[in-house]
Amino acid sequence: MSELRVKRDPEGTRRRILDAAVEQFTKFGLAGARVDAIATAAATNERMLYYYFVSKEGLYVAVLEAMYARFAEREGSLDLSGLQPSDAIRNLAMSIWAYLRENPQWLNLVNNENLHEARYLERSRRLCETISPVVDLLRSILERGTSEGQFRSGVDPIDFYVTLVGMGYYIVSNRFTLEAFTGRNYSDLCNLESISTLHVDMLLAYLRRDPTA
Amino acid sequence: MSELRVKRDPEGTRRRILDAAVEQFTKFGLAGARVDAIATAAATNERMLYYYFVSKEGLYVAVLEAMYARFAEREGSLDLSGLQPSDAIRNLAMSIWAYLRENPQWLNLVNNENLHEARYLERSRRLCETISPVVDLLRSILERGTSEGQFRSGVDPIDFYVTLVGMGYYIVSNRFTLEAFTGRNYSDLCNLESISTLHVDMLLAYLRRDPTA
Amino acid sequence: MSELRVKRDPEGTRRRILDAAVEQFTKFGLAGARVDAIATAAATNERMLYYYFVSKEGLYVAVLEAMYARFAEREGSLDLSGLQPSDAIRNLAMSIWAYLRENPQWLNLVNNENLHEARYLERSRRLCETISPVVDLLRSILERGTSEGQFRSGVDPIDFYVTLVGMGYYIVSNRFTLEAFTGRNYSDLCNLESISTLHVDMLLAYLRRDPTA
Amino acid sequence: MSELRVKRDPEGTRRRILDAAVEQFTKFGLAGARVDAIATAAATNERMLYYYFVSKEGLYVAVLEAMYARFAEREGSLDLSGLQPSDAIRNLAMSIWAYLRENPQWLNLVNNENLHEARYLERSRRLCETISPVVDLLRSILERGTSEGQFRSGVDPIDFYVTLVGMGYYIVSNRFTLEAFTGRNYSDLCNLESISTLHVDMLLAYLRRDPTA
DNA sequence: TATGAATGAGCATTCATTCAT
DNA sequence: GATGAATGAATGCTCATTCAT
Repeated sequence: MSELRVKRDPEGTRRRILDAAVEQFTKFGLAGARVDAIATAAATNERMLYYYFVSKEGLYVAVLEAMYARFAEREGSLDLSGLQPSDAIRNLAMSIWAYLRENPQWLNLVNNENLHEARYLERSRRLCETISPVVDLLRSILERGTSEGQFRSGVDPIDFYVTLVGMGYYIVSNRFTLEAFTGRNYSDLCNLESISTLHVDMLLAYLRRDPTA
Repeated sequence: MSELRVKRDPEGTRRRILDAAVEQFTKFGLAGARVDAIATAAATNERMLYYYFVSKEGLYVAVLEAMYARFAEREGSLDLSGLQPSDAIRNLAMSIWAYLRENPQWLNLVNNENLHEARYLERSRRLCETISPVVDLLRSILERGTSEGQFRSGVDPIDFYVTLVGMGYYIVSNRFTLEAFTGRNYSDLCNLESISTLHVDMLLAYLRRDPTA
Repeated sequence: MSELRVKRDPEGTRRRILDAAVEQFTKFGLAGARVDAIATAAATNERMLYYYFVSKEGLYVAVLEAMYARFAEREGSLDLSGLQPSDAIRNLAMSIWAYLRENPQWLNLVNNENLHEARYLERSRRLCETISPVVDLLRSILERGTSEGQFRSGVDPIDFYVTLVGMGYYIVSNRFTLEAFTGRNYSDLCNLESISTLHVDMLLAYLRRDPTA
Repeated sequence: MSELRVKRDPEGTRRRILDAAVEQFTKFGLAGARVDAIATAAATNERMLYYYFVSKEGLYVAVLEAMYARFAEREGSLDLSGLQPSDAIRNLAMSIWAYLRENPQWLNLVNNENLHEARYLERSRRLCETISPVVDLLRSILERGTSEGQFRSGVDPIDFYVTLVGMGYYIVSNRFTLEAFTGRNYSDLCNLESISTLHVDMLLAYLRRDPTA
């Protein structure tokens, strides 16, 4: 009764399911994604999905974790030492914005999480350390800028970080409605460049303002 | 034998369905909302929903239109004449942000639209004039500021508007994930005030920068 | 409170509903026809349909009666006196077959009735006198043919009539499946002519056979 | 603890669904048949129907195929060699007519197909070879009859076949309306025998006519 | 006579999930 | 580890019909 060609590839099956799930959840959200579409796209059957991830929601949390892990990895690899503080700010901003632009599906997932009031995020406690290294990095840049007399003092690094990320987030996440209302496509490189310049100038104008006041 | 609830009330039925739909679509998105939950919440039956709005998608578009109409109405009623340009900017920003803060469900709807690549928004042509009056208002403030020597010249009003809205949008729309990652609750008044101050200062620092350069 | 232009046309409304119903019932059958499609096609509303015909089934019976009435009218107007018996047979057959060919929807209705085991037909007792005049006509032709020595004797007029009608009925009613299986389109004039010739020859060969046997 | 009904029985489940579908579709037509009635009659649930047949229409096509297959099988098993040409014709006719009489639901299905203008039949390419063997058989009988000097020459086998089938088809398919109008029940054996005799005599009278002309 | 509004039961179909092998 | 078969509760939507004016 032995089969000659039994395809047993547990790692591969698991990863194929996860990849397919990322695609479907980011495209259609938690409610819109279909279990059987994920299984088909992963070239396996629905049963395996339950075998590895227990439930649709379990798979969704796994997707969330995978996405945040990728994001953290990228942010963690930033090296801004040796740059002027203002250049460091510019580079940090440009790097984060580029990531957002290159991973728009990621933002769909985050929006979906906010729709659910971060219910699933809370289940996965190991995500929450993700952000701190970048904020720490930003804090040290701000401190360096202040001590070198270039930046104003008293800037809250978290608020500043949130503002910086939000600038990039908004124009990527809302690119479709923005185009519908403004007629301007913020995926176009030239529109992107000019608004990014505006954003960087704004961040630095704020930081630099102190000495002249 | 008098009935408390009027049996024949087309206007009322239509509005009750629309109100219930706003609630459900903003809570669960297009895919997540349930037709029968909407009908129950509207104290009518599913059939009437189709009678007035043809399909679930038709109802969704009607919700979209209603929400944008409310937003436009609010923005259109702003009177900033007689204010100093910088105060006008501050008031405009505060007013828009307050609206976003007070209508977080509205942002869920917009996010949902972006998930669908604004497919449904495009169906409703009458939405797209919504934005222009506010941009026109902003443009005139910027021009006044420039001609009075307070603001730098050459600021693109659309990019500036998008940036301004985005600042308020991001912290409302992403308040749950932000709390999960930064530990800071941007619905709290004191956190809100300090980041709003940061944002206004940033906008004005950018506009004012010219003369000192 | 008087309206200036109230369109009151009871006869017209009734007839428009009936016409629309003939179209829908013959096209889709009793189960397949839609009440609202009938109302729309009749340029009135569903309520009027119930006002005039009580129910969908009532309307169906009315359609049935109207169709049989038209059929009877046509058959009743045949004048075959003065023709040779064999020519009379030929003319009778050709005339009936032509009617079937020109009113294929009529056959759909009859098939539908047989699907329902003539349940609705039975409700309408006044239909059943329809057939007898034609059978009487046929009987007299057969008798004349026999007495003139051209036709065999002992031919049952009902069986003969059923056979004659069936020849035309089958190729019209089954024209679609016949084309699918035989590749031959019995709506084409030339195919129609040759099989009609076959049928007439067959009918007459049978009648004529006696004297030579 | 032993179960009487086997829980896992793909072949059986599929066949039970198909059998139930034959019953429902032949009774009520495509539009009139109910999916949940089919599932109940098959002692399974609606989901399995979609599992095996994709859609209601898919199941309808499967029923169509099954019915035509049975018909073809029966016709294919006829052995008329060794019979006189006229006896062969008689046997062929009687056999086909008997099949139609014994499977009146089959005719409902065919009528339904004609109502739909054979739309579903066309989807199933493998049905269309069904007819040819019988026509070939008939052609050889006709040729044998001609070469033996018993039958006239130049008889088109397809037209002859269509006529022969139509004779039996019409009185079975229209038995209810025929009874309503003629008062004669063509399911009764004695009525059936006399009209069948008429039909066979007619077919043979036509074929035999030549030598006397 | 005419019509827009309202209804509840039923429709085909799909869902996430579990069972048995 | 892997898979085809099975399930019941829902899902969006349509049906013929009736109410109120």
